[in-house]
Amino acid sequence: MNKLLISKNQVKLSNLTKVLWPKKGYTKGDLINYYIEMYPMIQDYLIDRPLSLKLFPDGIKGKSFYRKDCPDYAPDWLSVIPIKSHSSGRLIKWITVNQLSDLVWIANQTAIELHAWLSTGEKLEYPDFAVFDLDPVRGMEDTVQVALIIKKILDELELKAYLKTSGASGLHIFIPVFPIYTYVQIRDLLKSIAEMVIEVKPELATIVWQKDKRKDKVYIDYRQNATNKTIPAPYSLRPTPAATVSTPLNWNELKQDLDPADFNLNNIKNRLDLYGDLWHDLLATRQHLPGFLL
DNA sequence: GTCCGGG
DNA sequence: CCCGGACAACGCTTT
DNA sequence: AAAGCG
Ligand SMILES: [Mn+2]
Ligand SMILES: [Mn+2]
Repeated sequence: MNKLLISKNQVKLSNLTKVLWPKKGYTKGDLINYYIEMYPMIQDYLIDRPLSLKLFPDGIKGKSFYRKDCPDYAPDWLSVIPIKSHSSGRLIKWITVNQLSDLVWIANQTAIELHAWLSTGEKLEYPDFAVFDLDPVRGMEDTVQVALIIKKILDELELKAYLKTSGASGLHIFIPVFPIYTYVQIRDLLKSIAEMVIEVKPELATIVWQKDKRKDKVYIDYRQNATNKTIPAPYSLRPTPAATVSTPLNWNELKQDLDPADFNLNNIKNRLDLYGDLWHDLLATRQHLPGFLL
């Protein structure tokens, strides 16, 4: 049993050689190392945000499960955000990451996927970014096209937007905002923008709720902008054979042949060396939403 | 990964 | 003792 | 009530 002391907090690390990504041979130790190295880049999207973790104790092929409520056996220093559910009244001690030791502890729990709220504990009702979650059915080409149309509309609205791969099959667009708008306001605005896209390309994109009525169109998921919902954090690993990473992209990287598998645990460091952290300034780029659309 | 309850 | 089950069978929006 | 989502 290895132990790690991180600013007074002792984290016990176990089974570091256990293989979690069989095809690539990446181990639990690689997982923990990855998040330690990525902490400077990922911290903005974890600190003081309620998190939902997807754990894979037996690797990406084994049984997995989600965890958001902090278990009793967690160390007493683990950071949590207690939130009472609006509908049921149940109190959930949401796990969060306010310090490196928190991240190392959840990594040792085999948290491959880190899903975070759009708002922080400080202002739970007011997100500091809005999110377009583009869910493809057919493939990446259509999704890229939809993303470019959204980008054009956002440019016209003079809203700066940030792009990343989801790490699975889709794309995420984050629009940083001043934390003064409610989830309802943000959701309504993004719905309007989605409707503009569909007006231009009705054969390409959809926002219909019923899955079987979406055909093979790209689902522009704006409904993700809601309390209690989460989105994979930038730089979150994914349980894919290639150990993909949800990776920030430059808008000029949006090409028809974009392949999410090209952005993974193996080459993300190299990419950071080349391009730096493309999302470094995201949270500092607070924006007001266009009043005429609210 | 860890706890718990039942064999 | 070991094994199987639970941990987001949650909470939220929309129809 | 139930679908759909992370
Ligand atoms: Mn998605
Ligand atoms: Mn979605």
